[in-house]
Amino acid sequence: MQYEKKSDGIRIIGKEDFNPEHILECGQIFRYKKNSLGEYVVYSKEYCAVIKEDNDGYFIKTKAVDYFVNFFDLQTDYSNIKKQLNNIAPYVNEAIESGHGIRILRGDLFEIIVSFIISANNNIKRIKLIIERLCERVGTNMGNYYAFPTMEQFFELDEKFFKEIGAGYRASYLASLKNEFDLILFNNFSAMSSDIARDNLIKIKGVGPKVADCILLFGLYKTDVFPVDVWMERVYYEQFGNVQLTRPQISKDLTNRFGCLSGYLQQYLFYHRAIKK
DNA sequence: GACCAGGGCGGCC
DNA sequence: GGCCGCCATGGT
Repeated sequence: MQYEKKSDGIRIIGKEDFNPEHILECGQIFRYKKNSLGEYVVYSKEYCAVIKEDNDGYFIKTKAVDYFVNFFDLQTDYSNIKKQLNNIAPYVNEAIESGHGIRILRGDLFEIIVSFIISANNNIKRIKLIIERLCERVGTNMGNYYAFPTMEQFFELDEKFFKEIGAGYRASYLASLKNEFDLILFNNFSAMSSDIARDNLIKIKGVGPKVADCILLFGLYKTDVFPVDVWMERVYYEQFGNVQLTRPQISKDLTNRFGCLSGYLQQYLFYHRAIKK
Protein backbone atom coordinates (compact mmCIF):
# COMPACT_ATOMS: atom_id res chain seq x y z
CA MET A 1 0.00 0.00 0.00
CA GLN A 2 1.26 3.43 -0.89
CA TYR A 3 1.11 6.55 1.24
CA GLU A 4 2.36 10.11 0.99
CA LYS A 5 3.41 12.31 3.87
CA LYS A 6 2.02 15.85 3.67
CA SER A 7 2.51 18.83 5.97
CA ASP A 8 -0.94 18.39 7.50
CA GLY A 9 -1.35 14.63 7.37
CA ILE A 10 -0.90 11.40 5.45
CA ARG A 11 -2.50 10.41 2.17
CA ILE A 12 -3.42 6.73 1.96
CA ILE A 13 -3.72 5.42 -1.59
CA GLY A 14 -6.12 2.51 -1.96
CA LYS A 15 -8.72 1.07 0.38
CA GLU A 16 -7.90 -2.63 0.36
CA ASP A 17 -5.30 -2.54 3.13
CA PHE A 18 -6.59 0.38 5.16
CA ASN A 19 -10.09 0.42 6.61
CA PRO A 20 -10.65 2.83 9.52
CA GLU A 21 -13.66 0.92 10.89
CA HIS A 22 -11.87 -2.42 10.83
CA ILE A 23 -8.65 -0.97 12.24
CA LEU A 24 -10.27 0.87 15.14
CA GLU A 25 -13.26 -1.32 16.00
CA CYS A 26 -11.28 -4.55 16.33
CA GLY A 27 -10.47 -4.18 20.01
CA GLN A 28 -6.80 -3.31 19.84
CA ILE A 29 -7.33 0.29 20.89
CA PHE A 30 -10.00 2.07 22.89
CA ARG A 31 -9.58 5.81 22.29
CA TYR A 32 -11.48 6.68 19.14
CA LYS A 33 -14.86 8.10 18.19
CA LYS A 34 -16.88 9.23 15.21
CA ASN A 35 -17.25 12.99 14.75
CA SER A 36 -20.34 14.83 13.50
CA LEU A 37 -19.31 14.14 9.90
CA GLY A 38 -19.11 10.39 10.56
CA GLU A 39 -15.32 10.43 10.33
CA TYR A 40 -13.22 8.40 12.74
CA VAL A 41 -11.09 10.38 15.19
CA VAL A 42 -8.31 8.45 16.92
CA TYR A 43 -6.18 9.39 19.91
CA SER A 44 -2.83 7.99 21.06
CA LYS A 45 -0.68 9.43 23.84
CA GLU A 46 -1.11 13.20 23.43
CA TYR A 47 -1.72 12.95 19.68
CA CYS A 48 -4.86 13.02 17.58
CA ALA A 49 -5.81 12.22 13.98
CA VAL A 50 -8.98 12.51 11.90
CA ILE A 51 -9.47 9.99 9.09
CA LYS A 52 -11.23 11.38 6.03
CA GLU A 53 -12.36 9.20 3.15
CA ASP A 54 -11.92 10.25 -0.47
CA ASN A 55 -12.37 8.60 -3.85
CA ASP A 56 -9.19 6.56 -4.04
CA GLY A 57 -8.23 6.26 -0.38
CA TYR A 58 -8.11 8.17 2.86
CA PHE A 59 -6.48 11.26 4.29
CA ILE A 60 -5.22 11.05 7.88
CA LYS A 61 -5.36 14.64 9.04
CA THR A 62 -2.93 15.25 11.91
CA LYS A 63 -0.17 17.47 13.21
CA ALA A 64 1.85 14.39 14.25
CA VAL A 65 2.57 12.97 10.79
CA ASP A 66 5.59 10.82 11.64
CA TYR A 67 3.93 9.50 14.81
CA PHE A 68 0.91 8.22 12.88
CA VAL A 69 2.96 6.79 10.00
CA ASN A 70 4.46 4.51 12.63
CA PHE A 71 1.22 4.12 14.63
CA PHE A 72 -0.76 2.86 11.62
CA ASP A 73 2.10 0.51 10.68
CA LEU A 74 2.17 1.97 7.18
CA GLN A 75 5.52 0.39 6.27
CA THR A 76 4.13 -3.13 6.54
CA ASP A 77 2.73 -4.87 3.46
CA TYR A 78 -0.65 -6.26 4.52
CA SER A 79 -1.44 -7.61 1.05
CA ASN A 80 1.51 -9.93 1.50
CA ILE A 81 0.35 -10.96 4.98
CA LYS A 82 -3.14 -11.73 3.67
CA LYS A 83 -1.62 -13.70 0.82
CA GLN A 84 0.34 -15.83 3.29
CA LEU A 85 -2.80 -16.43 5.37
CA ASN A 86 -4.84 -17.35 2.32
CA ASN A 87 -6.38 -20.82 2.09
CA ILE A 88 -5.48 -22.00 5.60
CA ALA A 89 -9.16 -22.74 6.18
CA PRO A 90 -12.45 -21.46 4.77
CA TYR A 91 -13.24 -19.72 8.08
CA VAL A 92 -9.89 -17.89 7.99
CA ASN A 93 -10.60 -16.66 4.47
CA GLU A 94 -14.01 -15.46 5.68
CA ALA A 95 -12.43 -13.61 8.62
CA ILE A 96 -9.82 -11.90 6.45
CA GLU A 97 -12.49 -10.86 3.98
CA SER A 98 -14.67 -9.33 6.69
CA GLY A 99 -11.75 -7.50 8.33
CA HIS A 100 -9.74 -6.88 5.16
CA GLY A 101 -8.40 -3.43 6.04
CA ILE A 102 -7.19 -4.28 9.54
CA ARG A 103 -3.72 -3.17 10.55
CA ILE A 104 -1.94 -3.96 13.82
CA LEU A 105 -1.44 -0.59 15.46
CA ARG A 106 1.85 0.36 17.08
CA GLY A 107 0.50 1.71 20.31
CA ASP A 108 2.33 3.40 23.14
CA LEU A 109 3.65 0.79 25.59
CA PHE A 110 2.47 2.46 28.79
CA GLU A 111 -0.96 3.29 27.38
CA ILE A 112 -1.34 -0.30 26.17
CA ILE A 113 -0.30 -1.77 29.53
CA VAL A 114 -2.88 0.35 31.37
CA SER A 115 -5.59 -0.28 28.77
CA PHE A 116 -5.23 -4.06 28.79
CA ILE A 117 -5.04 -4.33 32.59
CA ILE A 118 -8.44 -2.62 32.48
CA SER A 119 -9.60 -5.00 29.73
CA ALA A 120 -9.48 -8.14 31.89
CA ASN A 121 -12.90 -9.81 32.28
CA ASN A 122 -14.45 -6.65 30.87
CA ASN A 123 -16.25 -5.60 27.70
CA ILE A 124 -15.03 -3.16 25.08
CA LYS A 125 -17.74 -0.57 25.68
CA ARG A 126 -16.90 -0.35 29.37
CA ILE A 127 -13.14 -0.45 28.76
CA LYS A 128 -13.59 2.62 26.55
CA LEU A 129 -15.71 4.30 29.23
CA ILE A 130 -13.14 3.78 32.00
CA ILE A 131 -10.24 4.97 29.82
CA GLU A 132 -12.23 8.01 28.70
CA ARG A 133 -12.91 8.98 32.31
CA LEU A 134 -9.21 8.47 33.12
CA CYS A 135 -8.12 10.83 30.36
CA GLU A 136 -10.75 13.47 31.12
CA ARG A 137 -9.80 13.58 34.78
CA VAL A 138 -6.00 13.54 34.66
CA GLY A 139 -4.88 13.81 31.02
CA THR A 140 -3.45 17.08 29.74
CA ASN A 141 -6.08 19.31 28.13
CA MET A 142 -5.12 19.52 24.46
CA GLY A 143 -7.88 21.97 23.52
CA ASN A 144 -10.68 19.85 22.14
CA TYR A 145 -9.54 16.54 23.66
CA TYR A 146 -7.53 15.12 26.55
CA ALA A 147 -4.20 13.32 26.28
CA PHE A 148 -3.61 9.95 27.86
CA PRO A 149 -2.00 10.53 31.28
CA THR A 150 1.79 10.55 31.29
CA MET A 151 3.49 8.08 33.63
CA GLU A 152 4.21 10.96 36.00
CA GLN A 153 0.54 11.99 36.05
CA PHE A 154 -0.64 8.39 36.35
CA PHE A 155 1.61 7.42 39.23
CA GLU A 156 0.12 10.19 41.39
CA LEU A 157 -3.24 8.40 41.35
CA ASP A 158 -4.39 6.03 44.10
CA GLU A 159 -6.72 3.03 44.33
CA LYS A 160 -9.63 5.24 45.43
CA PHE A 161 -9.36 7.24 42.21
CA PHE A 162 -9.36 4.14 40.02
CA LYS A 163 -12.48 2.88 41.79
CA GLU A 164 -14.15 6.24 41.18
CA ILE A 165 -13.65 5.94 37.42
CA GLY A 166 -15.22 2.47 37.51
CA ALA A 167 -12.20 0.21 37.26
CA GLY A 168 -13.68 -2.13 39.85
CA TYR A 169 -11.36 -4.74 41.30
CA ARG A 170 -8.67 -3.76 38.79
CA ALA A 171 -8.18 -0.53 40.76
CA SER A 172 -5.56 -2.10 43.02
CA TYR A 173 -3.62 -3.37 39.99
CA LEU A 174 -3.58 0.09 38.44
CA ALA A 175 -2.56 1.71 41.72
CA SER A 176 0.35 -0.70 42.14
CA LEU A 177 1.62 -0.13 38.61
CA LYS A 178 3.99 2.59 39.88
CA ASN A 179 5.93 -0.17 41.64
CA GLU A 180 6.79 -1.58 38.21
CA PHE A 181 8.19 1.71 36.93
CA ASP A 182 11.69 0.28 36.48
CA LEU A 183 10.40 -2.87 34.79
CA ILE A 184 8.40 -0.88 32.25
CA LEU A 185 10.88 1.88 31.54
CA PHE A 186 14.26 0.19 31.63
CA ASN A 187 13.59 -3.28 30.27
CA ASN A 188 14.66 -3.61 26.65
CA PHE A 189 11.62 -5.64 25.65
CA SER A 190 12.25 -5.14 21.96
CA ALA A 191 15.53 -7.02 22.20
CA MET A 192 13.89 -9.96 24.01
CA SER A 193 12.16 -12.95 22.54
CA SER A 194 8.39 -12.90 23.05
CA ASP A 195 8.62 -15.73 25.59
CA ILE A 196 11.19 -13.91 27.73
CA ALA A 197 9.34 -10.60 27.41
CA ARG A 198 6.09 -12.32 28.47
CA ASP A 199 7.77 -13.79 31.55
CA ASN A 200 8.77 -10.27 32.54
CA LEU A 201 5.40 -8.67 31.82
CA ILE A 202 3.56 -11.28 33.89
CA LYS A 203 5.38 -9.96 36.97
CA ILE A 204 3.13 -6.89 36.75
CA LYS A 205 0.02 -7.13 38.96
CA GLY A 206 -3.05 -7.63 36.80
CA VAL A 207 -1.03 -8.90 33.83
CA GLY A 208 -1.48 -12.60 33.10
CA PRO A 209 -0.69 -14.55 29.93
CA LYS A 210 -3.49 -13.09 27.80
CA VAL A 211 -2.98 -9.45 28.79
CA ALA A 212 0.77 -9.94 28.36
CA ASP A 213 0.21 -11.21 24.82
CA CYS A 214 -1.89 -8.13 24.00
CA ILE A 215 0.88 -5.91 25.36
CA LEU A 216 3.43 -7.81 23.26
CA LEU A 217 1.32 -7.44 20.12
CA PHE A 218 -0.10 -3.92 20.42
CA GLY A 219 2.57 -2.27 22.59
CA LEU A 220 5.75 -4.01 21.47
CA TYR A 221 4.80 -5.04 17.90
CA LYS A 222 5.69 -8.68 18.39
CA THR A 223 3.51 -10.65 15.99
CA ASP A 224 4.57 -14.16 17.03
CA VAL A 225 1.99 -14.13 19.84
CA PHE A 226 -1.65 -15.25 19.84
CA PRO A 227 -3.75 -13.64 22.59
CA VAL A 228 -6.49 -16.08 23.58
CA ASP A 229 -9.56 -14.64 25.32
CA VAL A 230 -13.10 -16.06 25.58
CA TRP A 231 -13.76 -15.30 21.93
CA MET A 232 -10.59 -16.90 20.61
CA GLU A 233 -11.22 -19.92 22.81
CA ARG A 234 -14.60 -20.28 21.10
CA VAL A 235 -13.05 -19.92 17.65
CA TYR A 236 -10.43 -22.52 18.55
CA TYR A 237 -12.96 -25.15 19.54
CA GLU A 238 -15.24 -24.26 16.63
CA GLN A 239 -12.54 -24.22 13.95
CA PHE A 240 -9.18 -25.64 15.05
CA GLY A 241 -9.31 -27.53 18.30
CA ASN A 242 -9.87 -31.12 19.13
CA VAL A 243 -8.89 -31.82 22.72
CA GLN A 244 -9.62 -29.69 25.78
CA LEU A 245 -6.77 -27.25 26.44
CA THR A 246 -6.07 -24.31 28.73
CA ARG A 247 -5.94 -20.89 27.10
CA PRO A 248 -2.12 -20.66 27.27
CA GLN A 249 -1.97 -24.11 25.66
CA ILE A 250 -4.31 -22.97 22.88
CA SER A 251 -2.10 -19.91 22.38
CA LYS A 252 1.04 -22.06 22.19
CA ASP A 253 -0.57 -24.43 19.69
CA LEU A 254 -1.58 -21.54 17.44
CA THR A 255 1.79 -19.75 17.59
CA ASN A 256 3.47 -23.05 16.75
CA ARG A 257 1.26 -23.28 13.68
CA PHE A 258 1.35 -19.69 12.50
CA GLY A 259 4.63 -18.19 13.78
CA CYS A 260 5.05 -14.48 13.02
CA LEU A 261 1.65 -14.41 11.30
CA SER A 262 -0.08 -15.28 14.60
CA GLY A 263 -0.80 -11.74 15.75
CA TYR A 264 -2.30 -10.72 12.42
CA LEU A 265 -4.42 -13.86 12.14
CA GLN A 266 -5.66 -13.49 15.70
CA GLN A 267 -6.88 -9.98 14.96
CA TYR A 268 -8.79 -10.98 11.83
CA LEU A 269 -10.41 -13.83 13.75
CA PHE A 270 -11.25 -11.67 16.76
CA TYR A 271 -12.90 -9.02 14.59
CA HIS A 272 -14.89 -11.59 12.67
CA ARG A 273 -16.06 -13.59 15.69
CA ALA A 274 -16.38 -10.99 18.47
CA ILE A 275 -17.15 -7.73 16.68
CA LYS A 276 -18.77 -8.21 13.30
CA LYS A 277 -21.25 -10.92 14.19
C1' DG B 1 -32.31 -10.18 37.68
C1' DA B 2 -29.28 -13.30 35.86
C1' DC B 3 -25.70 -13.40 32.61
C1' DC B 4 -21.71 -11.67 30.22
C1' DA B 5 -17.39 -9.20 29.10
C1' DG B 6 -10.26 -9.14 24.87
C1' DG B 7 -8.84 -12.73 32.81
C1' DG B 8 -6.05 -12.67 36.89
C1' DC B 9 -5.26 -13.70 41.71
C1' DG B 10 -4.87 -16.38 45.74
C1' DG B 11 -5.75 -20.59 48.01
C1' DC B 12 -5.70 -25.21 47.59
C1' DC B 13 -4.04 -29.73 46.19
C1' DG C 1 2.55 -27.44 37.93
C1' DG C 2 -3.31 -27.38 37.44
C1' DC C 3 -7.96 -26.32 39.25
C1' DC C 4 -11.44 -23.23 41.19
C1' DG C 5 -14.01 -19.56 43.53
C1' DC C 6 -13.98 -14.97 43.57
C1' DC C 7 -13.74 -10.43 41.90
C1' DA C 8 -16.63 -4.67 40.37
C1' DT C 9 -19.28 -2.73 37.00
C1' DG C 10 -22.26 -1.49 33.15
C1' DG C 11 -24.90 -3.31 29.35
C1' DT C 12 -28.41 -6.60 27.68
